[in-house]
Amino acid sequence: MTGSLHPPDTHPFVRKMESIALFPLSREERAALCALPMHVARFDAYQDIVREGDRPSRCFALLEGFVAAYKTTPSGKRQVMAYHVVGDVPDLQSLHLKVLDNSIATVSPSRIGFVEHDALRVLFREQPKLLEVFWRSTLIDAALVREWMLNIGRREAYTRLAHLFCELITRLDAVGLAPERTCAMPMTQPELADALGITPVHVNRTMRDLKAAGLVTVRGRRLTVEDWEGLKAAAEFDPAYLHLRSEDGAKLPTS
Amino acid sequence: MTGSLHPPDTHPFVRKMESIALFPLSREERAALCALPMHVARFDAYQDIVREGDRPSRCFALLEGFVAAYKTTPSGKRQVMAYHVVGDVPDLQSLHLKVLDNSIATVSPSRIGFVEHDALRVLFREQPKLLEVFWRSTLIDAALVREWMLNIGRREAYTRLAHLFCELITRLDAVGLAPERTCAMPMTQPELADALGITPVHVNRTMRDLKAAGLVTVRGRRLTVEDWEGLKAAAEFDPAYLHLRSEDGAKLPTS
DNA sequence: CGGAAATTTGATTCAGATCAAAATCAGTGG
DNA sequence: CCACTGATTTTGATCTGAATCAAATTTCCG
Repeated sequence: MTGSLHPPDTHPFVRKMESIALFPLSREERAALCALPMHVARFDAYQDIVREGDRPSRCFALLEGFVAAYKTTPSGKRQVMAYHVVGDVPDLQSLHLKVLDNSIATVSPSRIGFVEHDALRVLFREQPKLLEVFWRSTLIDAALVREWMLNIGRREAYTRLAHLFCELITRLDAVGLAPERTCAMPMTQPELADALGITPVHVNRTMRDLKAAGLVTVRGRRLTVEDWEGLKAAAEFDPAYLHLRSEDGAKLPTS
Repeated sequence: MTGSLHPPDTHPFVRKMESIALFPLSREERAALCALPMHVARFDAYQDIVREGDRPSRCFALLEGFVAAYKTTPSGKRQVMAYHVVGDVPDLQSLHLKVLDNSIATVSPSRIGFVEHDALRVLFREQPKLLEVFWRSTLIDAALVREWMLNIGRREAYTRLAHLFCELITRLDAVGLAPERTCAMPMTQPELADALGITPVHVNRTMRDLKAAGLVTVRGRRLTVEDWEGLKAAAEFDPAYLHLRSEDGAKLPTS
């Protein structure tokens, strides 16, 4: 609504899909993506965009900001399943699952573009190869959740937090938002606690340990990796599960 | 290879897809599913069918038995991401993700039907609506992992185990394998430990508590629910995340 | 400058881990 | 049918990573 129109190649949504596709998008495909009718809205931080139990008739793309997919226990405990970065379509699943099984909330002020399911169905009819890209996108999201589950189920807090930082940096780098291994990190410590399956107090202590080890620094909602190799080692981080194509493995070299 | 040919309506694979589809399958669609060229093989318990890092050119359907999708930490800790029941296609994701990000192993002796990716692509070209069913199937798998993650991240051992039992019974019931709320449960306690993110010793103690509470009994690889309402309550179990259609919510009534 | 939120630190407790050993069970072959 | 063997399951004793409770600090904004 406000702000500039994105030329096709910098439209965050298109950019993301290009980063996911296993083949280069044709001009027509890119144009079709850009032409998707999208209703743009802004959200403050900590607002639910969709809620568990909703039966949405549209999806949304994250154009700016951060959102978290989460579920809660009847007793009110909260578990973040995944963070989503610019370009993601966090509730794409709603296209084939009638009722949402998780909520999605903003973590920082965000710009959201809503797209009707019907518009996507038309898109897929017109550009069948894009369907594969979107399907692939949901599969990658699932892969992230699986790695996260290994993290929560089988690693101790220190490793978990390191792993989360590695993932954030790598994913943001893939869309150009983590130059020099530094990135926005709007999550508060209680937020991180919900993502890691631990308590806020323990997040604080774990963070202190990561800083003390010289791996990262955090100042003013911004994360900076001071020792990438050390952080990766502490995190047991192997980016294969992110299913990024080619270069990103190389872009963050091993030595 | 041995055994009877399944008539279309009892072929476990077709049955599963019918249980997932949001619309009744046409005769042609069912026939096309049955006609999928499938290479059938048998596996003993505790065999890897596919391994993390593989680049498969085929998927497999579970025709008989149980399999577990899992990942491991470099230090050898193992986390089961999901159990799969008869009719599932546990590595359907490999259709669009080149390299597998988890391994899948048998939990009990199993019969497996391998299907070439190309055969699926042909199927989808011929029967486009089946593509949606398969996509939906991968989305449901993802939903199960999310619920499992809430389980592991935010519930204590007792609740976790109860939840796992509820899920097993409900899913097996959906394919006719849990009459009277009793079902095969071939997982050993160390296996369950890997699924719940706890230790085998603690599984044993937690199981003892569930039995002592009169909720379940286990004898000879078979789980029997003695108090379904009690178990559901202990588990905070709400089957919505399974995305079963209609009746199954009703089939296991609340009172 | 003031007030609310977020971070940090300390003291104590607990769910679950770890270590170790017994008891039970399931096959297997004689 | 039983004795033997290895795999499970069960029980006990002890330890620890993370939770809980509580109280400062610091940071962020209007």
